[in-house]
Amino acid sequence: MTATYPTLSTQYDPAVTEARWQKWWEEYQIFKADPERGGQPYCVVIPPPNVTGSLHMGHAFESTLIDVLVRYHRMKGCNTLWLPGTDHASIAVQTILERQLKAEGKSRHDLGRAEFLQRAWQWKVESGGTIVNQLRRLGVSVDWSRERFTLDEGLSRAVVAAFVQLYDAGLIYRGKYLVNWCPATQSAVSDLEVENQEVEGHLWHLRYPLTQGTGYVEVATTRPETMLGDTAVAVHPNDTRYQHLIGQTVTLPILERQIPVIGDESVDPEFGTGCVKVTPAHDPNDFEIGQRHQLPMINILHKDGSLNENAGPFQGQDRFEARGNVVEQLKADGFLVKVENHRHSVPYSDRGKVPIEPLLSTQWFVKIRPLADQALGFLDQKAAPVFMPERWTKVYRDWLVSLRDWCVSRQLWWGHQIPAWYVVSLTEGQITEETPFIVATSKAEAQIQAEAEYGSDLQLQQDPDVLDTWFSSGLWPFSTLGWPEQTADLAFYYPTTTLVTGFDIIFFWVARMTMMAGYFTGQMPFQTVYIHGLVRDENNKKMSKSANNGINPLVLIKKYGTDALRYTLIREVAGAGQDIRLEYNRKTDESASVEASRNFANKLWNASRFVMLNLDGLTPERLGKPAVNTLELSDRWILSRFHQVVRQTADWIDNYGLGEAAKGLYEFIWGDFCDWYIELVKSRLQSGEQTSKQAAQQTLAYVLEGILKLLHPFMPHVTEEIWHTLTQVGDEQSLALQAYPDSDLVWIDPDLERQFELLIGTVRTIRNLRAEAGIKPGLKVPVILQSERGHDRQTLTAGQSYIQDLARVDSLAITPDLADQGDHQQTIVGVAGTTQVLIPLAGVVDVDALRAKLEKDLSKVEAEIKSLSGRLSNRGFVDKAPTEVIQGARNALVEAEKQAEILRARLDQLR
RNA sequence: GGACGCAUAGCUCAGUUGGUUAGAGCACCACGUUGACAUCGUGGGGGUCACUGGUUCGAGUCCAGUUGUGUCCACCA
Repeated sequence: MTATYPTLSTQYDPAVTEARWQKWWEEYQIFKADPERGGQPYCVVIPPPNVTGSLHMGHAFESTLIDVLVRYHRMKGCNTLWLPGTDHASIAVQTILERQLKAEGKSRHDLGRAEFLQRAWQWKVESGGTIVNQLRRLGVSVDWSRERFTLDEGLSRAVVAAFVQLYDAGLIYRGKYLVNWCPATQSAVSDLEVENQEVEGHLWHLRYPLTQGTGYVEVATTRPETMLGDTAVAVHPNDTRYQHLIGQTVTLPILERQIPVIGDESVDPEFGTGCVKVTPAHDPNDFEIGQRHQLPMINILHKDGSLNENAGPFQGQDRFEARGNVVEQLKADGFLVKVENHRHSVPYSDRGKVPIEPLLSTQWFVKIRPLADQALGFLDQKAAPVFMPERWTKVYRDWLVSLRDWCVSRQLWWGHQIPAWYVVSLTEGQITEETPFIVATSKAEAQIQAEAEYGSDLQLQQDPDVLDTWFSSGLWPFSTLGWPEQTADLAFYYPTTTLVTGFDIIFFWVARMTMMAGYFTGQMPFQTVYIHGLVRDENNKKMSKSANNGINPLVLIKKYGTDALRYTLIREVAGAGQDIRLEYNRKTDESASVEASRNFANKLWNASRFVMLNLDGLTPERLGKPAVNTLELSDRWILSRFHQVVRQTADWIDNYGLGEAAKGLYEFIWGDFCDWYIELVKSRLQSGEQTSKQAAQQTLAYVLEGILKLLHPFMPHVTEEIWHTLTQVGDEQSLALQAYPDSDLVWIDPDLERQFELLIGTVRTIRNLRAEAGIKPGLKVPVILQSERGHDRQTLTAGQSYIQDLARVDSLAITPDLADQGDHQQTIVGVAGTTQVLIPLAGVVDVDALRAKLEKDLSKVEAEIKSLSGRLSNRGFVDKAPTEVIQGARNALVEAEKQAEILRARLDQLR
């Protein structure tokens, strides 16, 4: 009869395999979650990537981290949901579309809102698939049936509901305040969307004459054009130089406006002249001074950054053009004292890449203190959420403490339109600051409320602005699960378990989610926040679009496979939260570290091939679990190691030590399993008697299947492929849904492992001696092992065949002393533990080389003896150290002294 | 100005609460194709753990300071 042997090709081809399993997982809905199934929930929501984006290394890294956690918990038996989706990225999308329009010679206003949005949606449909399909290529185990988009119907309902509730509770207000204005996008942005850049600028010293008398005050500014909006000059109230001027007025040059000199504590008398010009409409500090002193606020700017009618002769000029002209004018009029070079930071718009302008305008704000204080309450009283690593707690906390009101309105079209309706028929069809408005969940609702208040025949118009994208992102952990409806998903999977994200987004996203969730759901949206580091490029630089130093994950996936890339990223992650560096050669698109991971996948592949070729076509199930009574030393050893690794891997993952878990598996699989165990069982498989062979087969099959399970969260494709071949289960089952191995403590035998260390050490010593003596690898040699310890001799005898197989030894003698072994003059000698290893080889030994080697070994051992005996003769050590440490040192000393004795004896013989 | 990281082999990094002679991968050197794997095997060389001081019987590990380096936050006109 001919059995159909499961076979694998000689080399692992990731491309075909990975594509196949990705498709298969999705088709068979392996990752579809079901709240009805009950059990322990484990839920993660994806940090939604920008719908306009394409996959970068940060996505690959973050998705892999999440996928490892999710796959691990799924196998651990949790009822697991990883919910995918994308974010509408208001400003980014709108910028791209407007650029397209500009190329066609149009603006969004030419199209009108409806047509613009239609175009935006069309564009979203076309490009929104890109990022999602690229995520698929990472092998992420998400539930695609639950995919969400921040602008889809359900989430939009959640946004409106949230807005209305906050408004009704007095936590959202509309008002005229100084906001960060981006002249490029012509929209307000939040404080977070402003980044400060160091710029080489100037400090202009200006002279403002006193209205009364002949004196003047000197002020300095980095932005001379704002003097057109000055409404005061401030000095410190205790500054004796200027105290007497408080209450007087100065005459503003050019515009010749009389403005008061005021006293305000915020002025630093030490800086500059101690006099500050105050422009309340164009500087955040001045705004506050202006409020304290009821100063007029004069806005001199249009929304596009050009100067308006309040700028007198400079009206219509761009802000930077006006700066030069104002300076020229001041100089001509004799008001310019001097100009100094001055390095200072300028606020830039994160998106628009131009300096932002503090500008007075009417916007919607979230009153943040009550929300932030509630989140702080969770943190301080319930230690929720837990940050991993813990140090980020402080960053998060400090941020919440100092948080100010959040400007949420954006003068854009792509986004959630603000659910506020103005009764424009009361203000001549226009929306003005005085127009009454109704905040409601729909226009119909607003109409009813408006008519109740203002009578019938009203005309309503919705606020044209949209909400900050992060407003909807802040609801993500519960809006995606169905909120505000009480869905089964929400009831079961919320709050989510872990949020995995980068530190750069703690403020943008994490804090907003905790504030929103605290308010709307009364609990924190996740138990743990796992903060990872950045993936840096080969030069340790942050990858960025502007530096054009991104490493495309898809290029590496194509070259080495998804599993290899995933494994590399995880393996590097070791110190949780640390940035990782990815080796990369830009000329060849090669990465040494990803290649190493590819080699690891290939190693597993080939080890599995070997195992399967030697199972006589049987599956692990048919073979049965290893039966204790038939097992040999090596079988029990690898099983002990395996169960140790099961426990160790689970412990690491439970503590977010994914890198350590990955490295531990690498060492076990490549080292213990491939290098030692497989080599040890080869002879039994080829010519062993039936019981011995079967025990080896059972152990090989059992451990291999266990390895596949342990490694699956890290390398899901190659393990799924091998597992199907190994188990022959067909399409009804997936490795992804198998139970994670349990660590069975009865198998763990430290004493046995120590014995095995002696065998391994002996093999290594023989190999080393052979190499030193230049003995041909193919040549079998006789070996004598001498040990006074009966226990060690027993171990060596038990492992006799292992030593013979792995060190290519023909006759092996194990003896308590060398007296009966004849003449040993012509031998090479080494030590393993306290066992003396001799290879008698007449005539071929280079005596000088041998002596040098022995002397080197001896000096090492002597150094150790010195250190150990020094420690043991130290009273402090013997009195205070734990007994097992002392015993360990004593044992080590005995062994070292024995080794030294052997080495000295051999050296004597060589003289 | 405030806060937080990091500094260990040529390179990239491990080193859990202090405890034998500080480890791995890559790179390097030598040898090797015995049917799992040359995307491999065996062996080897390579480190004053940034510096200074302290605590301790004992410090890569804890404390203080110094230097270098990176990041975040704030920002005085």
